Amino acid sequence: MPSKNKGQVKRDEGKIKENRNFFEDVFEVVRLIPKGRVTNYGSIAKYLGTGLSSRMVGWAMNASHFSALPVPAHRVVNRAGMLTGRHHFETPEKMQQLLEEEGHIIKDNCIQQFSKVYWDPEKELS
DNA sequence: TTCCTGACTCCAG
DNA sequence: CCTGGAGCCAGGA
Repeated sequence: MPSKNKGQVKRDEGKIKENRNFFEDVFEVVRLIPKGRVTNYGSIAKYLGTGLSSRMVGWAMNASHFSALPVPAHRVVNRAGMLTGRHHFETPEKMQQLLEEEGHIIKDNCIQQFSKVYWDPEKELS
């Protein structure tokens, strides 16, 4: 198909194959996050390849509910340590509750001392 | 098929 | 310092 489909073809080839691996890889990395530690979307995306956006990591988290194995999605927050995804849990308080049970201090939806509990996959899984 | 939205992040003003 | 816009990829209407 001529010019019109060009962009789309390129997009399809670029993803689908990697897409499945991408989701599974995200789940796997998230499961490797130690209890009491947290990381952010961007780091995971970067660890898996900068070609993918951090938005996709969030999208993968949304799909994590369909995963057979448990995925500690509450250990993934945005770069500022803010619990931006709490509304996607069973209850908005669930994410904060889980984190507090692991020893974190949450204030105004932000993890205090975020830099101290931050877990960098690129660094830890090197 | 096109348009819109989203659990993000970076950069400019 | 804070705010807004653009880039990003995938999925749903």
